[in-house]
Order: sequence, then structure tokens, then C-alpha cells
Amino acid sequence: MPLGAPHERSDAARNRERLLSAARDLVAEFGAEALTMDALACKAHVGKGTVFRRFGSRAGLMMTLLSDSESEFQHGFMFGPPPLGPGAAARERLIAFGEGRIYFVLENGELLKAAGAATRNRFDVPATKLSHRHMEILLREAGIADPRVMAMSLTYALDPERIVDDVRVRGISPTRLTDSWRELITRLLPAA
Amino acid sequence: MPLGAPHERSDAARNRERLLSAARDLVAEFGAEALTMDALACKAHVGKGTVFRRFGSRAGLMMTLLSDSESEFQHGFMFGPPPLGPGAAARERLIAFGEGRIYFVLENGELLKAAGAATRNRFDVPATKLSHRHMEILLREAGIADPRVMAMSLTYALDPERIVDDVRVRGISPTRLTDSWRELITRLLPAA
DNA sequence: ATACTAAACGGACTATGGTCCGCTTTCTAT
DNA sequence: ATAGAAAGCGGACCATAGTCCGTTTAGTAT
Repeated sequence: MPLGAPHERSDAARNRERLLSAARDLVAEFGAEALTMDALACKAHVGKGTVFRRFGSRAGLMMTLLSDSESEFQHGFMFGPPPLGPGAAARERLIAFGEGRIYFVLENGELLKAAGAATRNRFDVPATKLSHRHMEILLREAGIADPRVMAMSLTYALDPERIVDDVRVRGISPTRLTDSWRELITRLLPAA
Repeated sequence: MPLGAPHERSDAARNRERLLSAARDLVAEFGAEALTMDALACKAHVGKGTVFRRFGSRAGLMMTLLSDSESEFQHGFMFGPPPLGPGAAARERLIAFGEGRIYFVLENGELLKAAGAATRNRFDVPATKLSHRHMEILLREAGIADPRVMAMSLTYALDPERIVDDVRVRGISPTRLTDSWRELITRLLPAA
């Protein structure tokens, strides 16, 4: 709700609530993958145009649905206690960040995959962009030559599709993922 | 063409040629992204069902279109001269592999993106799978604790979508990509 | 040459994300 | 209270990947 925004009309607010509620129900019952925009419009007793006016796209809807748990995770690495939050060395923070992200993805994987799948470049997902910035800063702090590009490599290494498929399709345990992430960061960044 | 395969019927062969030729024309003229299965069927004077019978899916078509340059690249890292091919240390081979892959992707990016976009997990693209195996072997040779998982991280770091978008959308030069890849591998693998 | 079979064909049909635009509702200024 | 404007609404419509199935055709056995 931007400050200068003109008051949201009451019918718009009502429909937004209806849609969010219906969407959460559908996701809870059938999973995010199975959610279709038609079904959502129907269940919320709203026209299809309204769904798209509200959320822009399927990806936009998924991002909205994500925003709560997303904010929580973001808060953790930006303001929370070390090693995830500020106060620890970049290396430790990156390790903790990757581990946190892996578990975050495993909890919200369907939504994240759905959010990323529909976007042209998955980078349009704000959560992804913020993660990237965060890693970029830590990598710079740790003396990486091109933190922006390296952060992109690591971002893709933590791609929701990759993590979810590793665990659910290829049978890799979450522990193996976090261990490998730790090895990656440990070798990548010189010990303090 | 598997050995025991029953002879391919002449009409099937004729239609395959027509389709491949039409597809190459369309890609050359409008780009891979713009190719629709309807347009292809129409241009090849063939029913839509035939297109799908031949290639299974849009991704399948793209993979078929890719197979030539793909084989060439594969041959390079499996049988070619070092440092890309066998004969060099794992570290050097991985660096060369990443660089080669980056340029390969930049040349065939549209097809690769199109091939990956339509697949459930982009891992179904055979080129990707083979790259993964190759990296896994080199990582094992270099003493990485969990080569399979680490190879997956690196595979995603070289994702076609990532590379193409870095260069075309985010304005990263190919050189920056290869430099960063070199830094990544150099730090990741202990010097010989 | 004929009949038979399995493969191949083609295009109508479905599913789904997304757009468009004429109609309706809410808010605001008077 | 009223009128006008701006925002919102809804569902018909479009594009496109992929499926289905009745019909056709190439090869084969006789």
C-alpha cells in the first residue's frame, strides 16, 4: 500500500480478500501446481478479468501468496541474529543463508516453482532478486572479484526447481544439499 | 535409429524431412521462440498430430534441432584435445568446459531455452544430463565430497536461461562470465 | 494382385494463461 | 441528492501446447 496511492475501492478490497482466501483454499487442497486461474475465478465468484487485474499473472498470484513466509525469511537474514543475520563473517553468513534458503524452498517449493515458471526470467521474482543482492554483498565483503556474477551463479545453484527436483525427483536428502552447499562456500571463500 | 527398429515407413521419413526443413527455416527467419507448432505443421503441409508424433513435444523438436551442434560440443569435451578433452587436470578441464559451454549456450541459446522451458525439469534435456555427468566425473577426480550434488549446483550455474539473460538482459559480457567461472572453479578445486 | 495389419496421418478438440472492452459500481465534487 | 469521472468488473475471446480417434496408407504375407 504505497502512501500516495488513491484509496482502494471497497469492491476491489472485497474481491482481493475473496481471491486470496479462495487461492489459499485451492492450494491447500490441491497444491499450487494444480491451481488454474479459471478455477480460482470461479471459486471466488469473480470474473477472470478481475483475477488478472489483481495479480497480473499466475506468477504474480503465487508471489502474493508467498509474501508472508518470504518476508519472514528475508527478515531473518537482514536483521536476525548471526550467523544468518549481521554480525558473523561473510563466509558463515553465506553458509547459513544457503541452508536457510534450502529449507525455505523445501517448505514453499511449489509456490516458488509456480512463481518462477510463469515469469520470463525467474529473476522477476522479488524474493530471488533480494537473495541475489544479499549474496552479492556478502561475496564482495569476502573478496570475490566479480560479486554480481558470482552471486548469479550461486542464485541459480539454489534455484527452487533444482532444489525441489533434487529432493523429490532425484532422491537427494536435504542434508546432502546443505552439506554440499557448505563445502562449496567453504572452498570458495578463504578462511577468515 | 536403433538397430532393431522396424524400417521407418517412407511417408514418415518424408514428413520428418519436411518438418525439419520447415523448422529450420522458421527458426532462421523468426527465431526459435517465435516458432509455434501450428505454424510448423502448416508450413510443412502436415497435420498437427504428425508434428507431435514425430517430436513428442516442442522441447523434443528443439532438442532434435540442437543435436548437431550439441554432438560437436560433446565430442570436444569427451574426445578432443586438452584442456577441454582428456589429458589435462580436472581443474583445467572444468574451467575449459565451463568456458566452452558458455559460448555454446550463447550460440544456441534460443534453442536451448526453448528446449528447457517446455520440459518438466530442464534435466530432461539430454545435453544437460551429459554435461552433468561429465562434471560429476571431473569433480570426483578432484576430490569433491559429493560430486553428484556439486555437479548439479554447477549445472544450474551454467543454465542456458541464466547465461542468455546475463548477457542479453543484464548486460554482462561473455568475458565476465568466463572469468567468474574460472574464479569459481579455481577456488573450488585445490591446485594440483 | 489381394487382403491384411500396423503404423502413420490430420485436424477437430481440450486445457489454460492471458487480453479486451462494453457495462457497472464506487467515490467525489457540487 | 446528483452527476460525472475514474476505477473496477466479468466473461467472451485469443493463442498455443498437447490429445484423441476415425481414416488412410505403406509394407507384407499369400
